[in-house]
Amino acid sequence: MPELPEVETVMRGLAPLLLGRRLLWVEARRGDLRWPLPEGLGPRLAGARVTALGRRGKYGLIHTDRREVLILHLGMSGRIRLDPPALGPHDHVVLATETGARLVVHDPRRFGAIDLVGASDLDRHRWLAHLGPEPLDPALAPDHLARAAAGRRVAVKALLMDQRVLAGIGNIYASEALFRAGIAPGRACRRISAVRFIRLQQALGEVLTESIAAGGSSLRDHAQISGALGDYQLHLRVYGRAGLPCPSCGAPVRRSRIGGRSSFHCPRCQR
DNA sequence: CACGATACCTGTAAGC
DNA sequence: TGCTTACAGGTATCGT
Repeated sequence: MPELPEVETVMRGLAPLLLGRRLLWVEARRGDLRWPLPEGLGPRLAGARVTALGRRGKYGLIHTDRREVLILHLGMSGRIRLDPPALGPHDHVVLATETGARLVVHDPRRFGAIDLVGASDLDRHRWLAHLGPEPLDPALAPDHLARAAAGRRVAVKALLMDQRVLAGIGNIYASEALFRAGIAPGRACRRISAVRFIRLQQALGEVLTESIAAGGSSLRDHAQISGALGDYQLHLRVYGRAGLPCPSCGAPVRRSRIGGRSSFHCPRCQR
């Protein structure tokens, strides 16, 4: 499920359930996701009050009054289930709140990860320390991408998905932003002008903002805590639409493989 | 250093 | 119907 807009949607959905509330107990039902769960997760969180919720790139952040932060990454298949009627084999962590809600971290592929760290160490955490800036930060320089791309030989789509360049862009929104900017995903960065990169960065901001407003994209999973589906997938113009007509010119959308990931683009509109 | 390939894990859908 | 294969929203790590 989760790129930046989906993680943002999840954290917003968690706010009314968690913000200002105490956690009664937390249970890890297995010792690891992608990596081992932190030592003493349950005891360290039991009784703690949630003071803030946030997001950095694709990582969700839950701050507590014990000056610790739960870092949550949903990987490819992770999601949060609210009050499921029963727990299954892929329900790995359960958080129970003082109001009786049970939040379940569900992740069949277990590419996700969880850690719990001191708040003062957050920026130095190995998952966060090397992340690039937030694409929706109003203070982001309009030519950030253009500068990061200068002289690079990588395909522009691979650059967009490099979390050290910008945090939170994944396979869907990289394809969508490139379509809007009219840039072919396989084009080498150094063969794209600064002006076009500025346009790409703008397109990226638009796509992300629109998706968040729609509750994210629900491809295989629910994006929202409430169980409601985000419906930005209905607005996707090229992602997952191989062979279907380009919404702009009607030419069939082409699927290719860049950096090992499926890419979608219109060969006529994107150069 | 920059980049591509591979590995991790399970479920689902397509192909034969 | 059943078996096999390819692929899925991510990221760390290992080659070249």
